[in-house]
Amino acid sequence: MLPIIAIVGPTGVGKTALSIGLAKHYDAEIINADSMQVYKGLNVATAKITEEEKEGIVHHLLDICDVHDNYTVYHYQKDCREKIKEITDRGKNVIIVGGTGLYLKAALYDYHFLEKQEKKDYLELSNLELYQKVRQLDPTYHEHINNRQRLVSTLNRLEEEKKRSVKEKAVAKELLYPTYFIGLTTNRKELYQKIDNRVDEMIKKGLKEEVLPYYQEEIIPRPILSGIGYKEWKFLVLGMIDEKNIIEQIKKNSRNYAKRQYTFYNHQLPVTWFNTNYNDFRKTIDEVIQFIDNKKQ
RNA sequence: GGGGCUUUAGCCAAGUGGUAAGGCGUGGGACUGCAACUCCCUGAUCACCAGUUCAAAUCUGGUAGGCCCCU
Repeated sequence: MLPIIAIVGPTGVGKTALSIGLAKHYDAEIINADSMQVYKGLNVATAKITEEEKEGIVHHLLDICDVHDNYTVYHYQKDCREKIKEITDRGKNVIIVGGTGLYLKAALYDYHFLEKQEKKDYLELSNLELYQKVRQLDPTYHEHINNRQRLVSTLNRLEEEKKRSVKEKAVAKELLYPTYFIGLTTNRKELYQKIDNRVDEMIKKGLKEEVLPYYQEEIIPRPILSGIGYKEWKFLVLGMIDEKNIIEQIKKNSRNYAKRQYTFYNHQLPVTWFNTNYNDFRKTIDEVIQFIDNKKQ
């Protein structure tokens, strides 16, 4: 049995194709690690793999919840670990693919979340007050004052830990599963070109039609308001901007996202990078296989 | 051929004598319950040359590019 193969890389490099190539070669099943692809109904902008593209490989954690559900890292960690066990028990290898670095890290490292944590919004506190409270509970904590979202969630966590007198520090250092982190990359210019083209493709595949109905709903689902390719249409609905601008926005947001992904992978995970060969992708797959086989012995 | 306007960072752009706002983009970074999230950091000898002045992006003259009008 192989260690887990985790495939990472920015949006649009070809992670999906690599995962299929490797799954076939190593008799593996694939677990999704993309925070948006877990939702049913979000297919076009998430570039979700189609039945045909799966080529018979078993996929997990795709379409497992509704856009109205509140699905988070916490749930993903549980689900993913469960799937890993299931697959290994069946005697198959595990490949995890996806762009959400945090999901991967939470599943594979010793991240501990508390059960049923209550969530206060602390609306009555200013950012500075939030910061001070957090520092009181953990003098080493470092976060910029403007990052209210993080401060609130950190304070919630620390309060909860205090209540339950949790001693251990929340630092994930230990990898719980033997894993090869395979990064797929290409030069920035080419990647951006790919991303731009892919967005144009999405439009042709009916992105607009997929998104707009969600904007008719009373309460617009969270993934729609935060996912790239979905959130940008808000301004069209409000009549503030035309479709051409929306598309530009989606492209730009995708490029920025790709950049953030690199930062995360490079600093948070021990990734070995491989260049994508767009002319002959088979070569890229073989290169990765060779790397894995080399490590095996 | 004559006249007027204009030239500030990759783009838009403020600044009319005291040593360059801002926005966008770009690049870099942070990251334990919204992570496709949220947040932080990031740049210029002001077209060029000469002059006036203690001091010029700012005034004067010339050169070059752009726009417009007249013949």
